[in-house]
Amino acid sequence: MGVRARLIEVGVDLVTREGTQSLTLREIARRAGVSHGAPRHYFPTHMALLSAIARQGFADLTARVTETAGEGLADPRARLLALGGVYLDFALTNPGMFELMFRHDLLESDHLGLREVSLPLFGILTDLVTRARTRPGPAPQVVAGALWANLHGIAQLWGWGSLRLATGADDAGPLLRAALDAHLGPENG
Amino acid sequence: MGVRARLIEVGVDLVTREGTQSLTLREIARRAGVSHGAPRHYFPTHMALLSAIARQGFADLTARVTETAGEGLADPRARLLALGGVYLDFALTNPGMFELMFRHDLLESDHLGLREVSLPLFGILTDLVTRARTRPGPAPQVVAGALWANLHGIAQLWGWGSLRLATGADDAGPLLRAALDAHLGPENG
DNA sequence: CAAACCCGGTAGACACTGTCTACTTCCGAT
DNA sequence: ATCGGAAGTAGACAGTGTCTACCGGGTTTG
Repeated sequence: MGVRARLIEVGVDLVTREGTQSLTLREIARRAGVSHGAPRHYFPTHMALLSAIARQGFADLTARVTETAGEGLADPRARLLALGGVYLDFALTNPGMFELMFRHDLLESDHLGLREVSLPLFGILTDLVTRARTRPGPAPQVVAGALWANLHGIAQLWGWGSLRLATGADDAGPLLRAALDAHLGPENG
Repeated sequence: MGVRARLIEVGVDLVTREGTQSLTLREIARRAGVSHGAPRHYFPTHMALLSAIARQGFADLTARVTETAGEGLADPRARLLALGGVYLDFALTNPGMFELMFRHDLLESDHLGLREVSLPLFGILTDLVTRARTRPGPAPQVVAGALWANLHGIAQLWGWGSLRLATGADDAGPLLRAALDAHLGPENG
C-alpha cells in the first residue's frame, strides 16, 4: 500500500479511536512510519489531508445509507426509519469522524463531500420522502431538507448530551420516530 | 473593568469577528493588553477561558429567546416562529460564537451552558409546544426535543451550505416553517 | 512597627504544532 | 551516460498552551 493511502487509513483509524484532537499532521506521519515532511508530497497542506480523511468518512456513510435504503422492497417509511437509524448510529458510534466531517474550519471549503456525497444522499432522501408521506405539504425538497436537518440535529444534540437530559429518554429512538411522524404524516394515512 | 471581564469581552469580540480559529490564549491576552501568563490567574486553562466565552454566548442567546418568547400575547405558534427565527438568526449572524458554543472539544464537559441555559430554554420550548400543537402526539418533551433538534440542524446545515444547495431556496425561512408545521400540526387545527 | 505572605502580573523555558527550505536518493527518459 | 524530477529526510522558524521562577505591593500577622 502506498504512503498516500496509508496516511488516510491511519487518519481514519486515529480519528475514530481518539477524536479530532489527535489528528495532527506529525502524529499521522509518525503512525504511518514516515517523516513529518512526507505528507506534503501528497497533500499540500494539513487541511487537505484532513479533507481526504473526512471524504473517506462520507464515503463510508454513503455506502451504509445506500445499502440500507436499497435493500428489500419494504415500504418507503420503513426504509426511512432504517436510514435514520443508520445516520444516528454512525454519528453516535463514530463521534470523532462525524465531528470531522462537519467541521468546515478543518476542511477545504470546496473539498466537498458536498457535491459528491450530500447531493446523492439527498436525492435518495427526497425520493423516499415523496413516496412515504401520507399528507400534502411543501415541496419534497423542502420536506427532505427539513427531515435531514432534523436527523442531523438529533445526532448532534444527542451526542452533546442535551437531549438525553431534556427528554429523559435513554436512547434517541423516540426522537427519531417523532421526527419521521412529524415530517411524513400519520403512519397509516 | 477588571482583567477577567476584559478577557471574556475580548474573546467574545474576537470570536464573533474572526471565528474560533482566532481564539488563542496568547491572542486574547495581547488584545486585552496583558501578558500571556496573566489569564492563568483567572482561568486555570485555555479551555476554561473558552468555556467562559461560550457561556456569554449562551447568556446572549437565552436573553434574546426569552425576550422574544415572552413579548406580547400573540398565540403560541407565532411565538414559536419568532423563537425559531431568533435561533436561526443568532446562528447565521454569529457563526463563530455558535460554533464555539457547540464545540464540546473546546469546552469543559461540565461547563455546562447545559443545566443553566439549555434546560430553561427547553422549558420555554416545551411550554409553547404544548400550547401550540393542534394534534395529539408523543410527550411534549419529545416533541420539543425533536423540534429543537430540527432548529439546530437547520442552523448547522444551512451555515454549512448543504441545505441551500439541496433545496434551492435562498433563505432558511421555508425550512423553518416546514419544521414548525410538521411538529405542531396544521396551522388551523 | 516590622516581617511574612499571598495576589496579580511579567518573562522565559519547554515540548509541540504546521509550514517552509535545503539536501539526499533513486528511477526513468533522453 | 547523464540529466531531471519525484519521494522522502532533516532541520529551521514562528506560533501555541502550559509550567516555573521572579517581582512589586497590600494586607494580615507577630
